[in-house]
Amino acid sequence: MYTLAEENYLKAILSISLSEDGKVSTNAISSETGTSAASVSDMLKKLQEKKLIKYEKYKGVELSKTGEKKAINILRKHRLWETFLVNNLGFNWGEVHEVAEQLEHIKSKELIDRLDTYLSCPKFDPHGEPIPSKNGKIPSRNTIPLNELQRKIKGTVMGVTLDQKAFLNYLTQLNISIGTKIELIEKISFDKSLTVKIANKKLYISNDVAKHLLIKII
Amino acid sequence: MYTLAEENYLKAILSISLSEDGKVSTNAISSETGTSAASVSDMLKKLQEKKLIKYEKYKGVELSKTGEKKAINILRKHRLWETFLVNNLGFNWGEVHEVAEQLEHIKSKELIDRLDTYLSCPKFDPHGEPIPSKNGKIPSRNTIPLNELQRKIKGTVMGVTLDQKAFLNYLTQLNISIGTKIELIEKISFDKSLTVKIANKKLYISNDVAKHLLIKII
DNA sequence: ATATATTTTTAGATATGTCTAAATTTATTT
DNA sequence: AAATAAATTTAGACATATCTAAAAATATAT
Repeated sequence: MYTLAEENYLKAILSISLSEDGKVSTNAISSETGTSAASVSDMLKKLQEKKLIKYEKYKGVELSKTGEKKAINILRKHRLWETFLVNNLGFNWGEVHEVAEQLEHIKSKELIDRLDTYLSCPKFDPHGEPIPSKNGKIPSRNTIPLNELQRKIKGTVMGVTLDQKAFLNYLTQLNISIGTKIELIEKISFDKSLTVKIANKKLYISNDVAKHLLIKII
Repeated sequence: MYTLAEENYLKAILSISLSEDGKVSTNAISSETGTSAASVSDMLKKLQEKKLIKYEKYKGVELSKTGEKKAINILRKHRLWETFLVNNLGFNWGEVHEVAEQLEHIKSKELIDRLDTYLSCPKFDPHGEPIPSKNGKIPSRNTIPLNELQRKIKGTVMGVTLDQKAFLNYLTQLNISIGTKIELIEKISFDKSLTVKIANKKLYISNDVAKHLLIKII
């Protein structure tokens, strides 16, 4: 059985691994978890002893098979709970992250599989993020970030890659959600901002927003 | 915000208070929580400082208004989650306790009220235990334990007062569940065991089982 | 390639929650 | 009412997970 802290470190390492390649640095984990680099260093030693990570001093870290399995399982739990919170309890997508951060640590062989069944084995969560399957496979999406879309191309919003209240609430304000149709009108090279068309209205979108919006080309 | 340990102590103190009157002793808490009396003593000091209990050294303890409110809220969460696990996820009533012990500590203003609504505001959990309302009221049942029933009196099983796997599974084996009609045939004074009639079949029930079965007289 | 900056680790402290063993207080018995 | 038993508290230790400050290793720049 793993402690809460251990699970959170594994999750952080997985999360960083998924967005950049190569080994994960102590500092990266430190900022992901909001703990000091010293604490991270301590914990890495413990995780190493438990064979959850492959770690060499000063050389960064990667998950072991066991560690990855465990981390993916936490991600699965997180996303299934988010789905439950939004689809069944009527939360809106910006409110669920904190609660799911707690629910993902509930330990029960049965619970999560029953929840999965109850939700009809969803492949994607309310943010469009893929939900790992029971055996640890992560479904792929065939999407690209909005900022990589080309001019005059039309697509559908399939997901977001940032789970922050301020961001999600801003999207709600812009009337953007999963399934929204979007066309890229213009890219400003100076600040990488975009002009897009949504429901026949022109809309300005900054690069910071665009890079976290996943689009499937129609 | 309260820690997991604090919440568990409050819950234990409430649980003991509900089944016996007067102040709660250190030893009673010790056996309820499975921690040493020394640890209990330590924790009582902390809970006292936080004004969650009224405590005088060597004199036992009772919950303060704040402490009781908090403890009842945990009980509410526990029983709502048990209801969800049984009614929606299809767990059987002997399996849910451990999972609910974890879920009861999830912190969210919104979550439990939404869950309550989702479950249609149930008044009793799958074991027949009353679920405290949002404002902390505990519904009453008008029931008596089976061992206090009189000869030839008929009643309906409304609940159980022991949340232990072995007990609940044994009830399942005896075909006893919430709603089962039961008639008391005979009381053996020597060992306080009972003979009852269920679905026109005679059945032997020990005092240990009978005292945890809540009956409403028809 | 040497100096400087950055990153990472170690050392030492702190808070929480637990334990056992010993001391103290309260309750019970004779 | 004194002796004994039981319950409770204190003292001292330990594990986990964190921190800051200092040391060590690695990376970067001149």
